[in-house]
Amino acid sequence: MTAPRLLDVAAAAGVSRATASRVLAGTPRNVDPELARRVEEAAQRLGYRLNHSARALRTGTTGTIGVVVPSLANPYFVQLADALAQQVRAAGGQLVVSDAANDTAVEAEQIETLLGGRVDGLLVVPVSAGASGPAVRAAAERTPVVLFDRWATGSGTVAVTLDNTAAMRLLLDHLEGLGRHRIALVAADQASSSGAERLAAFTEARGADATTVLLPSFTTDAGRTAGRRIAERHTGIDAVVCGADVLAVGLVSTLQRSAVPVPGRIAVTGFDDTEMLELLDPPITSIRHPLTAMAERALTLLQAPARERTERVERFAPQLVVRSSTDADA
Amino acid sequence: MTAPRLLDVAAAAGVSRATASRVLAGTPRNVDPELARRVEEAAQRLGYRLNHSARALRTGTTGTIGVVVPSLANPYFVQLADALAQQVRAAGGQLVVSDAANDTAVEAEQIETLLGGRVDGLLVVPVSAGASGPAVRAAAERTPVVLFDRWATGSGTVAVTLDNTAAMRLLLDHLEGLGRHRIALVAADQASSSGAERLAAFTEARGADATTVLLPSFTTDAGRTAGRRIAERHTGIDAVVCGADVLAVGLVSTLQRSAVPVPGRIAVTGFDDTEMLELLDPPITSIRHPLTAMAERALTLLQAPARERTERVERFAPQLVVRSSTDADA
DNA sequence: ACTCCTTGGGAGATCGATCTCCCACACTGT
DNA sequence: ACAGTGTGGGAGATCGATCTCCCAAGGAGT
Repeated sequence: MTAPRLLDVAAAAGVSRATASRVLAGTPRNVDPELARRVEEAAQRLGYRLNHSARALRTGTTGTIGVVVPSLANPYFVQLADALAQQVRAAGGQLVVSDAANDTAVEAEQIETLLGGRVDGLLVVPVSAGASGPAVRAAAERTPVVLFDRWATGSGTVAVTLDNTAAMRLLLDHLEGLGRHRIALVAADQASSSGAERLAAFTEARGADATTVLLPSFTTDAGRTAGRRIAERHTGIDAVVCGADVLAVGLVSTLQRSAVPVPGRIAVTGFDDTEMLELLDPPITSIRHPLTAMAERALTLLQAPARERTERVERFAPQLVVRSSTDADA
Repeated sequence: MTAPRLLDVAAAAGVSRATASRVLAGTPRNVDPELARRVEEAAQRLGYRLNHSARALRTGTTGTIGVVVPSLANPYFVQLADALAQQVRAAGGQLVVSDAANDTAVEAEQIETLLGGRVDGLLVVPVSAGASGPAVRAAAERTPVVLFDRWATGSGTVAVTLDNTAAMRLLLDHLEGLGRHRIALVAADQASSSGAERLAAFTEARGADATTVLLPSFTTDAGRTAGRRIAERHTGIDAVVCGADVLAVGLVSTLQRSAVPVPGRIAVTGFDDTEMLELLDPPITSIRHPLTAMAERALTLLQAPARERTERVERFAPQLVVRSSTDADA
């Protein structure tokens, strides 16, 4: 009742382990078609399954890529992980997803866990632009690592991200084109590179005295807080750019409860274009990341020689997705 | 520059591989404290990392548990995976999460992938009560498998689920206690055991001619459809029980848009108690699963001898969480 | 007909950690 | 002082698949 090994298959087919391996692993070596057929048949009949640990030990590769995301509670990161999984699977691999619970200590632990020869490469969406650096650098010295969607200083490796500055410009141009000029930013999580870049791009474009509401984290609840604050204090505002979709969701629902019509009095935009946005009322204008292209690039870099992963940031072009939350003034 | 092996650590510490292994793997065998110290020190200094494949090959265990969930797009399953991850990590293991994209074919493929000696055991939240059975049974013949949150017929293994009938009773008693008697059910995904059980429990309690709105899938969008249908056709209704939180979210927003006050005219309940419910307006009454206890039980069963995993369903008691969506009539 | 290739296929080494012996030494009790 | 007991530690086998040789058979060329 013990699981059949390659040896058993070879014996059943009347060939050596080497030949059986050549057939089943698809090594580029010619094998007599008749023997190949016998091996295939024997494997099928015995219900043979490759022992993954043995192959990994011998070949030194696992066919598995790991990714550590800040939090799966944020649907954007679920979408991101999904895009990566698609690409990895298309390449015949497997993706293992870990959640860092928005905590650099947990993040370091997760990276450490994945490192023990379990993965061929690691993708990290760093929790913090500063504090995540050391753990990533340590990992990058032992395994190929590529940062994704966010960067971290001192990481020692390349980052594949969105061009947040261009994205902010797209949003502001869109709003200004609609005649909205008193624009506020609701930003969160300045510790992350994406949070910081979006804030910086906004203040650079609109001036340092433009209205900003800063929040600790990318959550729906934070969005509600922002909504309350804007409804009460910032009554002159006619548009709000949110630094993340989850913020926009909370914001819009709170504004509406406070009898502030969206987009009637205030136009609202999100950031990340998560799927839930289409289902809201009103659907929210947002920025779409070219996740497929980014995933493809990240995986290419992961498999490239180490010298192509020098510490730097590659930025991908964002795309504006217009929905009714920024309809022209009613 | 090649990674240090146990052999290198042993040599550096001046002991044999066996002793180094005893120290680093923590085998319950006495080792001279001085030698142990030298091994620890050498491992530290060389930056030694255990080769996971080698250990897995030798010991036949990987320390990894896999879980296949229907869809991570549903926040409930994210929460569920998180609860499992906590338990697994507490036991010193690692959890690998796979997404079946609500498709039994993908599900079978994911199970197959995880099976190749990569995991010590498998947890499955089956997509379908009927169609998921064969793939699960095939897996269960090769590795310990426990179903979680849903069951599947012909799976050949045990399922750890919620007592959906008791849950439905809790909801109905609560609503009736508030004087709401014209109750409709919005149900989805009858292919899943949870969807089917909730519908069955409702019709049994309320009679076969009670109003039900059946939808194909557990998504927010489906909830919106239901909302539209209820606002238009079922005007006599004073309460709606939704078979899942994501349905309730869509339903409530649509009802409100149609000028049907919640809970003013219609009380609404969800099912699964996902975190987002607290953040909505109004917060939605729901059923909480004892996920921690369920996760603990599932993992215990996974490690138990096969004979304890005979095909059956273990049901855990639900808990009613009351929020303002079922406030007393205004 | 004889050598030289080409090509299929097998024997054995190998990946790195753990486990199973078994030995050496020290200590106890009579 | 000697057998008996216990404890620390090492040599070698082992897990299962792959890789590196190397050999044998058959075909081509002169």
